[in-house]
Amino acid sequence: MTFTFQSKHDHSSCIDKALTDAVLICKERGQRFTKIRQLVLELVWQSHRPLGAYELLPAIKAAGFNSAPPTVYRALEFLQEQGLVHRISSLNAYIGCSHPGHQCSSCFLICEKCQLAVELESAKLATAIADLTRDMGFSVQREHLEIVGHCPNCQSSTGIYNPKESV
Amino acid sequence: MTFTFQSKHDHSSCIDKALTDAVLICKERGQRFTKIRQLVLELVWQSHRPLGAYELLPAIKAAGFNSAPPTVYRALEFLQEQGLVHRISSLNAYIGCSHPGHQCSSCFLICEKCQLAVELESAKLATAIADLTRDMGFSVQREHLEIVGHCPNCQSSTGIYNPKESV
DNA sequence: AATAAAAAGTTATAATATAACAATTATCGC
DNA sequence: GCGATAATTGTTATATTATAACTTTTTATT
Repeated sequence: MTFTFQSKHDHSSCIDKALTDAVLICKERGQRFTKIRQLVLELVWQSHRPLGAYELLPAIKAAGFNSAPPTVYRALEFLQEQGLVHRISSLNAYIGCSHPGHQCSSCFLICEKCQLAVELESAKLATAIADLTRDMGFSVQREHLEIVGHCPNCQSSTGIYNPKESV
Repeated sequence: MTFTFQSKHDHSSCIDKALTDAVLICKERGQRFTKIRQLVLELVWQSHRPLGAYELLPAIKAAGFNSAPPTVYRALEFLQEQGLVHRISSLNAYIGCSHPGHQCSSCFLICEKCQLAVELESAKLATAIADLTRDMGFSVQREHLEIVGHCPNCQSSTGIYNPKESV
């Protein structure tokens, strides 16, 4: 079961799937899934919270790599190019792609209390956007669809954010 | 006629409308539409291109105001709170709101060649998002819907961006 | 006019991201 | 395997975007 705020999901299977997909996608495309790229992908997948680039640096250092900013930005750039990671621009943060290889528009629901985010694909949303852009004669290159609010778990809670609780 | 990439629109009427709306909205809400806030609103409305905060500073200085960053960020913050300006987070840039006072979700089409952006309201899009979020039990606070691509004018052009040509 | 509140001025710095060049490592044709 | 080439990573420096914190000025209220 993929993460949907509600479910007590098996997070290790999220990570496993992400890594397996990444290996496959890179192989297919003749791209190198180097140690540091794998590490950064694992790090963004450590939770369903979008993480800032600088948040990843300590773990990169701990793993014995150079931890100057270009290290993480290069890995993130690569992972974004391969569609394995998304940048959440309203947060300046990065999150693993839940549907790597898919074409459909995807949209993020971001909880401003617990900070967790879910990536959704919606045919209806895709149609709405296709209609809108066709009407305007606009050709789409990429989309940033970010919806901020309160997830089901946080609608009655205090709103005090505690990262320790975030999965 | 509002700006839709296509039209040779009357831009001075865009600015006039934005200022008139702003005065009205601030008055209704008991908010002060100070000189510097008005200036910043005029500056973001000088074009349909989202502008960076630091791009506005020279004109603020020229107008005789302090031009340290907090000046422009405070004005932008105020204007965003009043729904008069939007932040385009994928560009770290700001643009005047085309539909101040409206509630409907709005979505930006951003041309990566000419840099111009159009704000659209779409009932269909709003419905798609409402459905999606209802299904997830997610309560929406705000949306960042940004679609990047090529506007009708730029689909056959070189893609060399010349700000002088942008209205 | 006295007071309080809001806004703007000012200085400093935080947070995010990239440029540029050097060193290293992997890949490919031989 | 070996050398040439390309790709990746290391390293240093800096650019860009945004905010914190405190002071001064202006506005609103009594």
